[in-house]
Amino acid sequence: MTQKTALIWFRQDLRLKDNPALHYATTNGYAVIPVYILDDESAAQWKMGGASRWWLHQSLQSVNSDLREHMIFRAGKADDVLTELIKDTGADAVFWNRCYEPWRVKRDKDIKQSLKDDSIEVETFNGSLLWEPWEILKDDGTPYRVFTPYYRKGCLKKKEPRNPMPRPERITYADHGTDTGQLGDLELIPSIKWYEQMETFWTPGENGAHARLETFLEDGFKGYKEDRNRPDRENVSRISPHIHFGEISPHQVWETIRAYGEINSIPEKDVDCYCSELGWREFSYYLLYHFPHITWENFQPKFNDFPWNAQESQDLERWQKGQTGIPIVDAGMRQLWQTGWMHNRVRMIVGSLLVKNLLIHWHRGEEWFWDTLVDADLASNSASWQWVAGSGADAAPYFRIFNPLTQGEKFDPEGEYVREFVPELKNMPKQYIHKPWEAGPLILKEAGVELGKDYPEPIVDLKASRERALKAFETTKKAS
DNA sequence: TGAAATGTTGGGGCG
DNA sequence: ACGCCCCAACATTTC
Repeated sequence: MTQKTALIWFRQDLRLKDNPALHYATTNGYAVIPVYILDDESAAQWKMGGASRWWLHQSLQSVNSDLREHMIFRAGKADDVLTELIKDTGADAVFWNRCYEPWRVKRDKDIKQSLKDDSIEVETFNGSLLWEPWEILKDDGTPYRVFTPYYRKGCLKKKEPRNPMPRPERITYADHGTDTGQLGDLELIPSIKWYEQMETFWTPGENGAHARLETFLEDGFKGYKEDRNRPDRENVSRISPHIHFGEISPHQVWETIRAYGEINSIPEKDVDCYCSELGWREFSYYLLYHFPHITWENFQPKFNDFPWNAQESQDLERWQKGQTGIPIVDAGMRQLWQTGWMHNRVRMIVGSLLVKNLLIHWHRGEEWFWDTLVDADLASNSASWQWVAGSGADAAPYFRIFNPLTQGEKFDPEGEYVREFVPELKNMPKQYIHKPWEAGPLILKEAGVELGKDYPEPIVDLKASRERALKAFETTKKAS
């Protein structure tokens, strides 16, 4: 009797541990054919951005090495590629872990149906969410729209997340005689080597993911609830790109966090706070599943007539390049450009400036983050930009406008974060590091800064632009 | 997962 | 000892 073979379609689950599709195949006696398909065509508008592609390349390299170089690499429409691979390899089954982007939900549903029509066995699994979106509903049967009741009443009261699954003890690879293709054929790495600095910050791949989490547990977990807001400290886990590509699952993170907290007597508030951040990720996916239009349409239609600024000035470009003249904002935007990542507190600050002080549409921020973040994630990115803009579910009220000075002085009190990413200000005394335009000529001279030459004048008057934003946001009140 | 304006309280200086 | 003022610190309200 010949052994049955299964294509394991890898997507955002680039790991061997706690991989439900792979686990199912190996524990049920299938010989395995791992495959990755780069399907830019189906992704359309949400084709992966540049920073994500760099990460993906590294991550695929890592998982392929763990799979003893058995991964098949293909580019093209997933349904065409799978059909061809089934023909070429003679596979009996296709297994994968589910994704939740609207374009994937639709595509995968069609693929599943057509495979079944062709008498191919298909199984799909949950490898990336602690709670399936369709399992969590209010008593009246409709989806939650506010985070706290969603998380507390909907998720936590429902059930504890499942335990992670072990790495397969043994993987039998099918002898299929089909060309595997090359990772390099996917052309994920750009010709201009802008990513060289990112290589020093990150270790993509399953091992790198676990190492990163371990570092956080030891150095940053205690005191997380307070210091998670401090971009000048190492109190956040930076696990987001690893989770996005599925190098580690939220189930593994959840379990590891709680077990470590228990054993090492980490204060409960720190443990619960970290878990609730995983909860925010779940909430974003939940919203994306139930309201797939949130990627582009205002979740709250009363924002549809909002008077956004037309794109005639250089404001957007100055924001993107970290040349707004507001130090905490420029530090964040440059951290993003250099490392593919930005501290969460600073994401809120730069977002608020773009959308409220500059009155630029949240789409522009969403697009820029999509291209530059290594953790770019359709669910989190869409939900978070709408949250900042005020148009989202459980969003910041329209009048909640961050003052980047106050935020900078509160969360980067010594100015160390600014000094790291805005080196032209590194000699400014800390009293003026967040507001160089208030420093006298002597102080500026001593710090070696000429405003407008070494470092820009502020892009907007914060007080006046705040007033302007409040007036603009009045229109949404009338529209409701 | 705000900021600014406004209101309240209470200690200390001082006549 | 007392009233008065100032003002920091905190609380509440408003946007």
